[in-house]
Amino acid sequence: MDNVINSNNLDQEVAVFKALAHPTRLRIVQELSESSKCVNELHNSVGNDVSTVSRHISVLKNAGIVSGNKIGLQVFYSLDMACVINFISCIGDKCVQDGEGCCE
Amino acid sequence: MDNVINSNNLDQEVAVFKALAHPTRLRIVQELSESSKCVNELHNSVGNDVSTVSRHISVLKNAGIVSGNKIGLQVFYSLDMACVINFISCIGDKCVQDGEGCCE
DNA sequence: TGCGTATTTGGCAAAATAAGCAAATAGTTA
DNA sequence: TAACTATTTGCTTATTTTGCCAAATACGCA
Repeated sequence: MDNVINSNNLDQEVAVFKALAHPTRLRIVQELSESSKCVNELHNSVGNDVSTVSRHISVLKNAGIVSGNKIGLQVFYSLDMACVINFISCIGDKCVQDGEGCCE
Repeated sequence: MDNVINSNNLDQEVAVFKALAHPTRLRIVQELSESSKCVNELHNSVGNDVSTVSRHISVLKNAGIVSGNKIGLQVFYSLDMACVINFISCIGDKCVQDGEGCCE
């Protein structure tokens, strides 16, 4: 391969960024960074219709960011890609130029 | 504030993720992580129409991810938010659950 | 001033996303 | 089995995003 960065992970990388590029989905990720939650709980905290929340979760799931664990009637979702949280705080910190800053 | 994560940086965070949620823009970021480049150079490597590339760059610029430096006729863009690169490699590494993995 | 090159912007058509309602599915309990 | 709760999926409409062409702008140079 020419370059580790230019590998064909592009599609997966884009899928991850697309999944996170929505306020509701970002809030869901933030909720899940605290603890696992079921769809209904997330629906209550983010405010949208349950079906809408369910769809948002499935976008996150397809991107490999969260995964679900069914217990009885409920599906408890948890954050698989924890580094998302590091990156989000990096955004607020205005990461420094040389890459040695807020992300590590 | 309730929570550092639930702060009203949401809009900025979403803007950053939206900006990165496109294959062409991601490639531009990867090119710029190697060195500053002008619009025409980026146009040659990513393949789209120059006007399209220019628009993609402006999305990245508005999100605070890159910035431009005009020298003569050319505008040389460079990566401001270097932590993006860390995060992208984290995606490929399948970041571990506890957040102590590939991102640091 | 006039020409050539680099970049940005206006406008439009096509494609992708998003939201909610209604209905379907899955599992629990009487 | 029937009623009930939690979640997902089908469908439609509205909004946003993309890509390109053409035109505008910006700058350098003869």
